[in-house]
Amino acid sequence: MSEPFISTLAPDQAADAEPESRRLADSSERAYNTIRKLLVEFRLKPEQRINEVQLSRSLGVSRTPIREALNRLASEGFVSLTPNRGFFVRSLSTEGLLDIYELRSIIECAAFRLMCERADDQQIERLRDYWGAIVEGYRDQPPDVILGEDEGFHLLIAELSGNPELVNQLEAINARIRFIRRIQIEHRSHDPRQVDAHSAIVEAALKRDARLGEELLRSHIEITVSATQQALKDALLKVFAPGDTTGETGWRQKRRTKT
Amino acid sequence: MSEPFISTLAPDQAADAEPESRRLADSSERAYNTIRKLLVEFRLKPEQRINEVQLSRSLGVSRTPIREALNRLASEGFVSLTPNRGFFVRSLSTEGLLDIYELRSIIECAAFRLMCERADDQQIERLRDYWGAIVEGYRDQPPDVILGEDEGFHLLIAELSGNPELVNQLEAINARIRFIRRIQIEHRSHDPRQVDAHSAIVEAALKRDARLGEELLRSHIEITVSATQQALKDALLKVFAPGDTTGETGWRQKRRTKT
DNA sequence: GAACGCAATAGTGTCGACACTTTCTTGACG
DNA sequence: CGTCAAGAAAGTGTCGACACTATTGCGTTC
Repeated sequence: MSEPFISTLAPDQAADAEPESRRLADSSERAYNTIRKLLVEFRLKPEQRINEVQLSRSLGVSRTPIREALNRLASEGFVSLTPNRGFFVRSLSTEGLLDIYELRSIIECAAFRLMCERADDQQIERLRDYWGAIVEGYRDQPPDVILGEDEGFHLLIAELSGNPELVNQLEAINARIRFIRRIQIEHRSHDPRQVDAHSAIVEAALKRDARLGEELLRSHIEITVSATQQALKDALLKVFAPGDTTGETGWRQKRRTKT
Repeated sequence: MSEPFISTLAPDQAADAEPESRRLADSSERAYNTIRKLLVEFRLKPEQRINEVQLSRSLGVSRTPIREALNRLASEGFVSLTPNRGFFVRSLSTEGLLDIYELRSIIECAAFRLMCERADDQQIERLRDYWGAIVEGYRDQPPDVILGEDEGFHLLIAELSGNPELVNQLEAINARIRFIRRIQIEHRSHDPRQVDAHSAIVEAALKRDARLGEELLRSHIEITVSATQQALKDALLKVFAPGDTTGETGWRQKRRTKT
């Protein structure tokens, strides 16, 4: 029971390590980032119950900032909260993933269409330049950079739609699938066609061809989904080592709650 | 300064009043609901700074559940959090409103299309029956009922799309614009054509005519927007009484943050 | 008289403690 | 031997207090 459920995690290994001024002003923020990272890296596994006391010890802060962070993460869908029982890591099923990506596709296609209608030429050129500046060395970057640049590209389209709500939505979606995308990219199953896809999307934008652009985006995302599903399967198999009994963690598991 | 910034609000006027067992198990939840209500009713005004101590006194709980509630509300966009300065009521501009409705239109149109593709006949009939059961007395109901039935109609479409993410999104959007819609309905600027619009949408669904349905939905929502804008103007004028200096609360005010 | 700095006040961020609830353990009873 | 219940342990939800930060008001200096 006293087994350190997050392998080892020194009290101040987390976040950005300022000298050692024991400032206690942003424990909440740091807790949020750290816990989110734990979730993203599957060090907290789907359906696992989160123990606030252990977490607070691991991070070297009291339970208050831990709870604040968990509440935020709950609102964002990373964890769920059952009254009097605590926070649980949200289970992640393949179906759920498909649904999120479908939502993403909807948002992005709409953004593209609105961009074609509303953005002026100068703005469209910003999109072209953004992509032009990174397309060459794109595939050779480290995963985090690739991920950031890719998100940036799609976010720029959302911005050019002129509707900040779409940007918010896309950012929220990105946050939810970022760790999966990271896994995917790290597994190097990143398809070279995806680079061309971005270029083609830029082309469509320059021509203001909303219909074409939407179609490109849709298939672009669809390809991503299948690549991601494969990568995810591999990653999960690795995380839930065979024979690990805690491996039955709701992965495609039917819900058993019925209170 | 000691002026009771939320007019008067007896410590236990809030939420559902169980007998008087002083259970302290869900202060957080109750605080969330109460604060949200305060926001929805403009008793906490846009850009106003939220004083946790006063709030906690008003609600008769400590600051802990207040903060938990505010964190949730921050994640949902109702309030914003500036480190070391506290929570602020999110400003609400007309433009912002348009953006949200545009997002809603995007989500709903997509949901309708997917419903046409995926739902079986029996499910479509559920939609028809739902509307059929309420269409007659629709306009004569009290505002809350109208609002609930209208939301139910649109949510049902989202459900029939088969993508629970769309349902979540629509619920989140509804939560954000519910108070505005309430204002609108109470102002009785509810257009009789809107009833027919729902009927027409059902027709399109029965014919599985995605294109027509999307078009109907789009214009349905557009009409709602203009009606709502008018109602909102009236309501805000009433809330921010002329001469009230706190009335300059970011209503169409340019942002001045630049830290 | 205005700008500046300093002290006093108000308010947030975090903590440790405690009350209550759920879960686990143990032992009696069938 | 299994079932159930009562008590113990673990864990969450809330509180009041304190440390630190931002803001306000006041007096000083130019």
